[in-house]
Amino acid sequence: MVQQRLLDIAIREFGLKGIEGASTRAIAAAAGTAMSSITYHYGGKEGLYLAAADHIAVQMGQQMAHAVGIGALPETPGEARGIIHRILATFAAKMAGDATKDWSLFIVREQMNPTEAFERIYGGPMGQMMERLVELVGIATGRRDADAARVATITLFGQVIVIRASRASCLKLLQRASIDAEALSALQARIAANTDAILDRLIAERQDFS
Amino acid sequence: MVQQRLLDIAIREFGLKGIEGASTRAIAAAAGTAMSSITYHYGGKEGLYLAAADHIAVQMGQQMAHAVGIGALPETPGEARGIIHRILATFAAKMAGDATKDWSLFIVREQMNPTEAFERIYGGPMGQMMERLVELVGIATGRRDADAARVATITLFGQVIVIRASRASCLKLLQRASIDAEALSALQARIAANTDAILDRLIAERQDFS
DNA sequence: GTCTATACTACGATAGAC
DNA sequence: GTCTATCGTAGTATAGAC
Repeated sequence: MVQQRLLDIAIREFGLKGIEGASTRAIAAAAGTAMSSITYHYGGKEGLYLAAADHIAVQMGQQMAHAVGIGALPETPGEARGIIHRILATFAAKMAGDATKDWSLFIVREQMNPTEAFERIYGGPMGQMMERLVELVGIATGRRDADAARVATITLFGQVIVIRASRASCLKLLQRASIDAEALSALQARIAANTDAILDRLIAERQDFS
Repeated sequence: MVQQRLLDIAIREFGLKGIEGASTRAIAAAAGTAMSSITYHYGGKEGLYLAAADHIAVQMGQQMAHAVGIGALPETPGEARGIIHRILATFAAKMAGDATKDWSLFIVREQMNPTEAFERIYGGPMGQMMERLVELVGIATGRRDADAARVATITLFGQVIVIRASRASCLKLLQRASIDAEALSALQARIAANTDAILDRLIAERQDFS
């Protein structure tokens, strides 16, 4: 389908060059269609940009839905911890793989310089995942202090997105040419162990206060 | 100085739009000079791009030099741990502040899509900081296993760069409009506690093997 | 060193053929 | 729904005045 190709290429081009820097002509040519079809389908460059953001949100939702879970929240700290591990391991695998490469730069640009497109992405599966993590951290650590869970969630998340946002540095540190299965396993194991250590520390901090 | 303004604006524009998407005309106009002065000073667009990368490397080196330290490596695990804390806290403050905003997107783009410019940045202060962290983690945990220290360094680093690379998500999670002093303190405290927990876990893992 | 002038290519938007 | 044609603007590079 033409529209599918158009969106995939738009995500890549907008990610690389931003909404101003990208060229609708180049996007249309790469998709094998005329530039005016962008006007027809999306009303223009800005419409295509927002449609690309929506497309990212849909893909992310599909890929993370199973790991994040949609049912009720777990009741025991152990269950919550297990789901945290599952979300982070799944997300790490996505960050390591090639499938998320194109939309990562798109999202990072929006993270640093948010437009309406960020609301569309965060308002969907991304925000759900983040808020879910906050709740799970709260349950896993028995904390009623939501702010502490929010700060901790940021650092847990950081351990995973560094795989993508600092890809070249990671490869230098790992002395590899790509994040292969072995490197991914090592990272996932480290993230899991770190997460346990951090959650245990949060529980210990809670007991210090009481 | 004209060249200084030119480089600062080039970093911002190249960061936002990439080398292809950015316009030398717009960069020159914003710097208050003619476009042909870019040709004169840097030979063209590509030369300006590489000069911008070098400029980032110089700035980063200046800002991180004191925290990273230049002397001999510490000999005790406790000293090493203290320096790790100092580096991460300083880097977190830089990531939270506005001064690093412009070159962050430039670097992230290079991280995801490296060119010669990445070698110039990583070959300088950035690589030094990362390799230094690896050595410090090794000393702090008493590990002779360098690969484990490298993987751990990536996750430690991720806790800090998330402040910049996922800025908008962090603000959503913290329910704030900006990373103010209070939020930065909370993040630094969390990162420090997490780092201690992670290093302790690495020490415990080492003892499991012996 | 910094400027203007110019040559040539590419940009987004739009109108209209089919 | 997809195409071509065209308009006005903006892109890089380069030559040359001062």
